[in-house]
Amino acid sequence: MATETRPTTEMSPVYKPAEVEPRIYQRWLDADVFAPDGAGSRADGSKPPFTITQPPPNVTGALHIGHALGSTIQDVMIRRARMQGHPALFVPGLDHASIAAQVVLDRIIAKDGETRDSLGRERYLERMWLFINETRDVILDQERRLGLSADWGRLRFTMDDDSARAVRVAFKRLYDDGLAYRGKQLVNWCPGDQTSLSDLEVVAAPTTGTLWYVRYHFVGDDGTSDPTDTITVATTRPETILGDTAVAVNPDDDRYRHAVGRRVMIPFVDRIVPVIADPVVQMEFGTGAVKITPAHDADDFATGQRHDLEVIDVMTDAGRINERGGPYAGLTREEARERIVAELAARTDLAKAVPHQMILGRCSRSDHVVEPRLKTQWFINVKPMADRAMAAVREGRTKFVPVRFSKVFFDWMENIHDWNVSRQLWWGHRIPAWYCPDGHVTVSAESDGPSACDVCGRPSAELRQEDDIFDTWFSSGLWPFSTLGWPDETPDYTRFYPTSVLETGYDIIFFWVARMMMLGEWLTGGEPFHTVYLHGMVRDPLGAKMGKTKGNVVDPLGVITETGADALRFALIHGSAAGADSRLGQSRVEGARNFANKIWNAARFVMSARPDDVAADSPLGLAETHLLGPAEHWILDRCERSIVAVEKAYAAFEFGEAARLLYDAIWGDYCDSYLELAKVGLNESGAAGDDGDGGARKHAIWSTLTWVLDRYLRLLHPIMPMATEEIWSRLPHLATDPELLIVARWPDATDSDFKPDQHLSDGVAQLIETITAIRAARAESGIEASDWLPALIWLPEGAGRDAYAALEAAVGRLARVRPTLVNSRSELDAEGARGLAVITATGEARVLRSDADRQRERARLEKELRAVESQLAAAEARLSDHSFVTRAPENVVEHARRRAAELHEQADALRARLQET
RNA sequence: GGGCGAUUGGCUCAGUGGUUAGAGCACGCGGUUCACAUCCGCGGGGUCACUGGUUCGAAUCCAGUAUCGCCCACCA
Repeated sequence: MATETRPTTEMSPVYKPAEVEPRIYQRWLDADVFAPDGAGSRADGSKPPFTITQPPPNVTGALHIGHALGSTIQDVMIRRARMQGHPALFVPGLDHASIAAQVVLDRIIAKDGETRDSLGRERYLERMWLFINETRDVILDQERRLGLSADWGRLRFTMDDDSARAVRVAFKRLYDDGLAYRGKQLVNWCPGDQTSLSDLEVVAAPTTGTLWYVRYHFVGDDGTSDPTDTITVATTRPETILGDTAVAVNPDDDRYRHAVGRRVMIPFVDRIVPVIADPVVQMEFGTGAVKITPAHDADDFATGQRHDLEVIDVMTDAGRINERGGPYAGLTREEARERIVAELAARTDLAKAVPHQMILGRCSRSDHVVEPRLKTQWFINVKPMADRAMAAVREGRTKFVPVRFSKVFFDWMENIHDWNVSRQLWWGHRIPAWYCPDGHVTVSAESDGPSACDVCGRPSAELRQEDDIFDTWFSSGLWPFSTLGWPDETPDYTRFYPTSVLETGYDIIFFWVARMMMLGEWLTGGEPFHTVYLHGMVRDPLGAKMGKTKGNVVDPLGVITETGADALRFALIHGSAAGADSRLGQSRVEGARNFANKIWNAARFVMSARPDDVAADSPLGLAETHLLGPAEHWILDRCERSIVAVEKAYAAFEFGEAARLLYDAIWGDYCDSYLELAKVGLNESGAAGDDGDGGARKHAIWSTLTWVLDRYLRLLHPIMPMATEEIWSRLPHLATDPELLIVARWPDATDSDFKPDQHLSDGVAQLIETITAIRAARAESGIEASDWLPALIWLPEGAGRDAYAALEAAVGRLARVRPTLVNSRSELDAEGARGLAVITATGEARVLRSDADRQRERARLEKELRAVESQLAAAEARLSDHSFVTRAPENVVEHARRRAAELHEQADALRARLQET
């Protein structure tokens, strides 16, 4: 109920977001409106829940511009749903960001001369918890400053106890289902971060390397070799020679038929290995002979398995040559390569070296060259899960916005490889697998681990838990349901899962979206969300990616402080479309700030224009229809159309379009046109000569001003929540309205019984056209703005003429003339022969000016005539085209006819006038 | 190598078959109009990348080309 007293503080001429925004946000918190079941909630149970899944930001992070865009879009959706009466749930959260957080902490402890190893696992993790307890509120406060209406009472963290349990239960399920397995496989190893990586964390870097041609010497049965009897292999990685266990050629390669089955000597390590035949070898590449290093190359590993070759790992975790590398042990990969190439050259075993274009895998985080290494780790066979996730999209249970990303999704899903989830890091969920001295594996979902070995029954005391932790995306992948209580069937889980919309950036489709879909389908039996809305990247004004190193980042907090969160939100939304990158610069933000200020001032005027006999706390409501004039019909008509168009845009996830529609409607229709018309109406009503009902008319105009502004504020609230809330709090409300706009009803064309009269509305549009034409004629004729001239106006029978009487004063004021309506065209020239001619498609006028410059007037009219004639010619050409008239739809032809007739008349009028001038 | 996207006024972008292609910024002219100079009024500026096709009609649909950008990819 609107029982609260409206703010009586004066409205300053400039909108001050810094004063308004924190206060408004606090009001929302106090009113408990963010929770779907909070005290201030307006959901009445008649509508289904609406849930947003947001990507939880890094616990050590700060708000960056991409995050601001995503969060704003999420908030726009949740606010609209809330106003529509859905129980709207927006679970805020934080991600522990395993490796990213460790990198940050490592840097910090380095200042104290400490390292991960110097502290040890236990003390390191203690430091981490201390650290994130300091940082965790930073990002949350920043989200609040942005205005996010998230349910803070449901805040979740991927390292909290409930998430930890979800991780254990999920992994145990996957293990029991045979999808999670421990195996010795080649993994992507980052020697810098000293952990394995998933395929996604390896970025392909095109590089110009070298292809070295190396001679291997054949070895006879007696172990001797002939220096001239060699086979030349081509390699880009000479240092892996130390781990070679074969040389391979294609079985169809006649050049090497004799070589297959013979043996060669691997230099430096003096290992004798066979020459084998395998179809993997391409005859055209290099020499057609390739060295095989199963421990350091994926292809070679597969080849090795086929031929039962020995696997010799010659490297350490830090990327140095290990003791298997003979004389090179202890050197880095790079040093070893250099020395080996030099030594081969010295031995004349280096046949040649040519530059070679190749793709190098680099660690996405540290940029180190990734080393394929053989490790025993945990993997997840994701294929069966991928099949279900794909089914969800095929069946329409999950839709991508924009839809083209479903193709990207399918392409990846169809070619998916097993997911290596082991990380040799400390900050994260430790894999809940225990090993007994006999090598048995026990996976347990219990918080304190298994009581005994599943296989041999050894007691827990003898079991040792896996040291590795999970890939951080494993816990993130459970987010939509782990945050709602899964694996328990909690009330939240039952009520809000599956969630409605996942909103995130297209850059994490594979990392996160796909994994949530796979894990969600497999573990919960249903899709985790019905819609995936993907936003693009926010770039700088030149289109470059924003990056700290480039120094071109727009700091969202700086913008919030300077121009307000609403301005930032509007700027971000206004310039964005689903899946498309956008550019953000100063001018866009300023435009949004100006828009907020514009609305503020419009409201300021409306409040100051309240008629004296209207009580300050009177309720919102349109006056009776008979009291509404043409201008009221026009703006109410425009407003109704805006409501429909804006709602359509929101519903189609076209938030940028919604923002544009509102900008144009509020600035153009409401401020530029209606407010100006209303001013005149408010001034003249009640003045001498009106019909005696001036007070009621004034009241009617003011009711329309407040009514329409109220509609627009509701529609704009999701995008600019704080300014709209503040302004709305000062306006009259409906008796049924709550105290806060955030929970007020979403507008709907059925909110009032009023139906605008289209005829009157059209009439006003024509008068606005006439006003604009007079203004243009004045400006082009160089008439002083302060020069109020008499004007004759002629309008044909119809809408414009019918609306005229009520708006004569407004036409006069806006066109800066003293108008007189005449009854026929001939009167125009009889009285106004020397005036400026104003000729529109729907009317004509003369601005009377005795000293009009004839030359200038002729030039102006000629220019106009040329424009009209060229349009007329085009219109007539179309109409004389038989196939157009017979084949185009009726209404299009009819429209063209009417248009041609109008143009014809306008051209005639212009010609007639030119004759006279 | 495969895929996707973009190409519209000086800049940033709307506009997905039907009047005269729009807006903001920038630009020019005018303005102490009692909400707002974070403003108001008026104006200049575009062969909608190119070629061909479909259609009565194409910025819009189709094919191809060019340029730019992004994503994916185990070949030494």
